[in-house]
Amino acid sequence: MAVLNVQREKSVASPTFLAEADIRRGVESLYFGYSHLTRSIDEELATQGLGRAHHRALYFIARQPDLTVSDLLKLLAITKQSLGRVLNDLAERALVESRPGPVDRRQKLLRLTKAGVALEARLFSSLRDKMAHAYDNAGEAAVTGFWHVLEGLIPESELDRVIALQRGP
Amino acid sequence: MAVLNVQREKSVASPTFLAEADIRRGVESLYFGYSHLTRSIDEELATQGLGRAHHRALYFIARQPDLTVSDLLKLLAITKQSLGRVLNDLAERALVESRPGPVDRRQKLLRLTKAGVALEARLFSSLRDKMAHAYDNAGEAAVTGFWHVLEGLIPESELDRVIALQRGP
DNA sequence: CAAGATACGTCAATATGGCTGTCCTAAATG
DNA sequence: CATTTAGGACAGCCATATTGACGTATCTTG
Repeated sequence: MAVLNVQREKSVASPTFLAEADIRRGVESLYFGYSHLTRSIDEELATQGLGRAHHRALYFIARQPDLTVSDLLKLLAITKQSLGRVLNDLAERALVESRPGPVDRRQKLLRLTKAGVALEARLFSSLRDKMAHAYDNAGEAAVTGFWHVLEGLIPESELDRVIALQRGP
Repeated sequence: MAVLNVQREKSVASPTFLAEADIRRGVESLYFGYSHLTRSIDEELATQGLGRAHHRALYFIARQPDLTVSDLLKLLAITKQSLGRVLNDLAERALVESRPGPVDRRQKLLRLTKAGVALEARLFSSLRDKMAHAYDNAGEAAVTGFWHVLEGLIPESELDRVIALQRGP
């Protein structure tokens, strides 16, 4: 990143390695980075009459087809009432469908419909463009560092769930 | 991070370096990392009858004393009506005070009161603990990578504002 | 089998934090 | 003087979350 000068780079080499400035830089880059990434899909979502809450559900269902409602609740960490509304919206628009669990019929296994897959792909491509640009700019080594720091912010208990997502469905 | 196995580490060494899995890992770690960091102060905020919006204002006023309302608006990227409510709440609780700009008397220069400084410090210490843990876990090199990727998510136009914060007030 | 736990759904009420649109004053600037 | 700028205020709306209570179908277990 051309914009970062040597002095900024060096701050991490200070004796403590945990100077307040370093912490604040992390808090702020995390806040602004997260904000800009999420805002980048608001327009496309609005054209569908959907909000960010819908995207989060769509995203995780895309990521792990046949996800159950309770697993989705754990990922999103919201109440089932809040999720219920979101899932109803998505079902009404025929973006998500569900079927009873084959082994436990109380469960609802969630999947995207064809239209849901298409929408999620469109939204993901915006995220990908932004993220790919940031990855490119920073380089491979930076990317692994980025992952590791963020994963260190996630409590042990939840980290397993997050890693499970990445091992595939 | 002991929990990351070699296979996960290696994914970045794939030919394209921008495989979908790498992008999704970034999106997800960013989402979960951000969520957990911000949730970590909700309880303390609730004891003061404040929400996250109040904290964001408090944070940036702490970071750059004598910030003007319009500069704060640019950082937060919300409408002045929304910010107005938040600033009124903070003023009522005597956490923030303002004085007219010495050169342009239309401006309001915002500062934390003593109580505001104390509260922000308490909130910041929670953020610091979490962030310091993540930094420690990941190591120095990871931390600079973390910063660089996130800064690559911020549009050029805003990046200057963010860097200005870190150069000190 | 009966009892209890679990998965999911729903109703009602409430809070937070955004938004738009409109109108206002005071002060700076041309 | 006219315009622009910094800030504020009002009304109303929307999205997303919350809690608590309650209902039903299904699975599990003593």
